[in-house]
Amino acid sequence: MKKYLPRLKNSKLFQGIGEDELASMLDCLSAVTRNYYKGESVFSRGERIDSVALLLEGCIHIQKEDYWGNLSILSEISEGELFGEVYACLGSDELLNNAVAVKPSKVLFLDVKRILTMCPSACRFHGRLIRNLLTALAQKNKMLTQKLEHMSRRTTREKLLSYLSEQSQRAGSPVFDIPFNRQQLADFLSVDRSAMSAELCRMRDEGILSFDRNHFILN
Amino acid sequence: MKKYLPRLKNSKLFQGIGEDELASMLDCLSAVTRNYYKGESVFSRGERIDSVALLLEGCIHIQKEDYWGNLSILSEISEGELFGEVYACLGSDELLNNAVAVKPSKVLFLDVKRILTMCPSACRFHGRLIRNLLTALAQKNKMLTQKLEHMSRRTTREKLLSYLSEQSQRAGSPVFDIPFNRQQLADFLSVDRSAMSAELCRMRDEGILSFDRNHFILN
DNA sequence: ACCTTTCTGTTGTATTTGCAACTGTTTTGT
DNA sequence: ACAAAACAGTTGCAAATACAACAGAAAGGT
Repeated sequence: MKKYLPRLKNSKLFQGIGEDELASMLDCLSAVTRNYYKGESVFSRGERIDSVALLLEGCIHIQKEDYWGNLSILSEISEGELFGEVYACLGSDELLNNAVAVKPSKVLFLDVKRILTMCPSACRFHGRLIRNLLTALAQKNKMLTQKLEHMSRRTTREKLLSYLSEQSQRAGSPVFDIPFNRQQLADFLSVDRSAMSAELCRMRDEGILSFDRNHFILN
Repeated sequence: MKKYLPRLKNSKLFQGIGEDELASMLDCLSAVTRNYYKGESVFSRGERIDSVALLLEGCIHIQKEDYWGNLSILSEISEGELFGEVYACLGSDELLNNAVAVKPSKVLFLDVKRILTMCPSACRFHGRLIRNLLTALAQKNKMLTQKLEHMSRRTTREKLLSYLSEQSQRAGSPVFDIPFNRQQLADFLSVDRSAMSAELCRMRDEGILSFDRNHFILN
């Protein structure tokens, strides 16, 4: 666990909290870690949870499969990010999505009740922790709003441009990598993979963008 | 303001806080109210805000218009609900959507810094307030996830069924009213109004549902 | 009561999409 | 180094959608 203290210190949840404080906090929050194989579920639809999860290593997809096996990817969780915090905060609500490791992953779990319940002594930074959680929720909220913006476009081309523009803006450069392969991107944007692939090539031929695998350049 | 105390007491933000406490809190949070005409903007895209808004009376749509004037409705805010809390919590981020009164409305504004910053004396319930804000954010987060579920459906019919099922479940009955007219529902689901109208009638003819204006019955 | 505006449903057409099947390339595991 | 699996791109076709233009019904204002 010690190994991850520097990374934890820079996570959104523990931002502004010293490394020494952090170690004692982890006890206080009854922190446990667990490893997951590629393809293994961290959380499953219908479950109720009382811990927030912090991804120490690996990559998690928040996703769902419908009746006919069609996969829909809600979001990608990368190292240092939180997930499950919504349902941990809501307590009694059932999860609507699965959280699946797409790489071998290591996850830290923190009891949300202990985050929300003030411990009178020890944790000087408890208030900070709660505000960090609040900010993390607000940021995820904004991210979902942006995703809705992509999804509300009518055509595959518009969805792609909306998504790629955001990625470019986030990278602060017209050159950037995306965290999805074609099938995953299609599942993320809820479009047909082959039609999307064709659309990407059409845009490339029109000079709107260029790409190689996950690497994109917007013109 | 006194007039709204009972309603405030039952809002998500002030849940669990006594009416007497509430009155003193409102001072502490530098609460102000303002009235809006139908069609007037409460918040506008690109703005930065530092107050959360609580709708005392009326109805607000969180929406956006694109380049070509196509309207997209992100969500509907009804009486007692919060809005703007995401951007108030994020502080430096610009709003991505407009908040527009679709009826004459009365809005209460509360300085978010005062919510987040512990006041040492007076407000015994301050911790409760912060946890309420956290819960409100988590609930909105879940709502956005559900909307993404509707939007990720491929066909207009599936989007409608996904949305109507949720509304039915929320109402706890196969008989329910929706808060949108046809054009608004189309703008909410990002589909063509006339095609959606046709689809609704087809579903009615197939016996899947019946409706009259905003009133729906699922079979 | 009347006129105007808003709302809902209908139809036809061009465009776009999803789907399925297939090819060639890259990556992975042994 | 090789075989198998995963990945990306291509094409044809049936189905669904957006768009536009229109008609009737309901609601609102004077």
